[in-house]
Amino acid sequence: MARPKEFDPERALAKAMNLFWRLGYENASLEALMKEMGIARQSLYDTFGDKRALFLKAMAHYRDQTNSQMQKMLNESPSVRDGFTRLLSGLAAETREQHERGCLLLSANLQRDPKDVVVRDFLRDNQARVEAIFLQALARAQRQEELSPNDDPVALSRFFVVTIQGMRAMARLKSDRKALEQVARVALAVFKSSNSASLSK
Amino acid sequence: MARPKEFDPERALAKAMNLFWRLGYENASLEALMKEMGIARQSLYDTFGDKRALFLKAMAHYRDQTNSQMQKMLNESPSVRDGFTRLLSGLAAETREQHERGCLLLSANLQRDPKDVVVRDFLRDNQARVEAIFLQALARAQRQEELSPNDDPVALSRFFVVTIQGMRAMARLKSDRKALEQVARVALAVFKSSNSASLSK
DNA sequence: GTGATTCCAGACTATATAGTCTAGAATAAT
DNA sequence: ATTATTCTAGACTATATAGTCTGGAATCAC
Repeated sequence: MARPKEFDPERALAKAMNLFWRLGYENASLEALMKEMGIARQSLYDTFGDKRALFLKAMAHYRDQTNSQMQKMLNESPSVRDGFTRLLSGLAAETREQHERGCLLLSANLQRDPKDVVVRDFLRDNQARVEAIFLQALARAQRQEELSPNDDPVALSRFFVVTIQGMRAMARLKSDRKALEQVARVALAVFKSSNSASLSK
Repeated sequence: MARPKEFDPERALAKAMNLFWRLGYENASLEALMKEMGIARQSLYDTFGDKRALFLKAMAHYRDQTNSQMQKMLNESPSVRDGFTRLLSGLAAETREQHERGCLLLSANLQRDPKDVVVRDFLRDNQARVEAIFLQALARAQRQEELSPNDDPVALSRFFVVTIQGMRAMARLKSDRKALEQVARVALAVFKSSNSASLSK
């Protein structure tokens, strides 16, 4: 009956995601997207809708990819501390290109029009998801006595969200592994001093 | 001889800075800038050059303003820990509007075209300045025995730069004072446990 | 082959907006 | 009053780019 789709929408979306990741929403022109995705205008609009819809799909793709990766990394580590170490040191050890492109969702947060509640709500939801992933791991850490009962796992999960975003911002500006590793080491000290975030209330 | 300037360029620049701060570079149209600054197109171009030049001047203004404020805050506090507490808790306690606009320079970092080395270098220079301000305070903290000799003041200064940027990103997404305060408390724990960032080498 | 669909290439439209230019009024010194 | 300058208002230009539309070739089922 009809000619079947020739390109794989999944692969094309991944390509689009990569371009948005490197350039940001504004700087990724349709021209560039078409070229990167290897498809023509028509196919792009037919398959993904307009540029904004494509961007939202790319964000969702990015979220699923990175969150399941983080979750896996934390679950695989018997010691939760090691899991977070791998996370933060892994970030520090990335290439200059990786540091430069940063985090798609952090960029989206700071590039978005303040009035854009769709993107805002997407990102809020994602932050909640990431906090939940961290919280799960940190609760386990507490059970395993890697944290003291005085530590607040919710506070710590938020702390790590903040730390990672800050490190991403720093890495984007200057790919300095040593500096990033220093920051990671300070942050990871929450695991050792058994009374980190409690007393001062 | 001639008609003197009627508007105060300093005040106009401050107004422009505020608009860029709230909206970002792209979303601050010339139309909106003219209105906010209370001057006409011609005067704007005559006085500040093009939009980009105005933005760079606004960034410099912002930097000078915020950095001297931070320095003052840290110098005024006998206890360095209190200084950083005021800094971080002050950030957490800002209004929703303030949280939403975030930090002009963090936004500039994540909004900029990756190829834009002028903005990049400006921001790198600023980060070095902020680190220096923090370092000065942290070195004093070490002399005053608020930190252990094992702590690395350089690492800690970078840690605080990262923490503040991460908190700014988080606050922009959702103005949640409690969450921000939790993060601040965790971060400030570097001052108490006298062996924070050292052992793991 | 026919028909339905999807592909590509590229023309075309619409829109936003940065930047320039023009005209004329206001303000000061001489 | 004259002159030089700065102001406002707004027309105008140039440019980039998102999105639509057209034509024709390729690919499948029948």
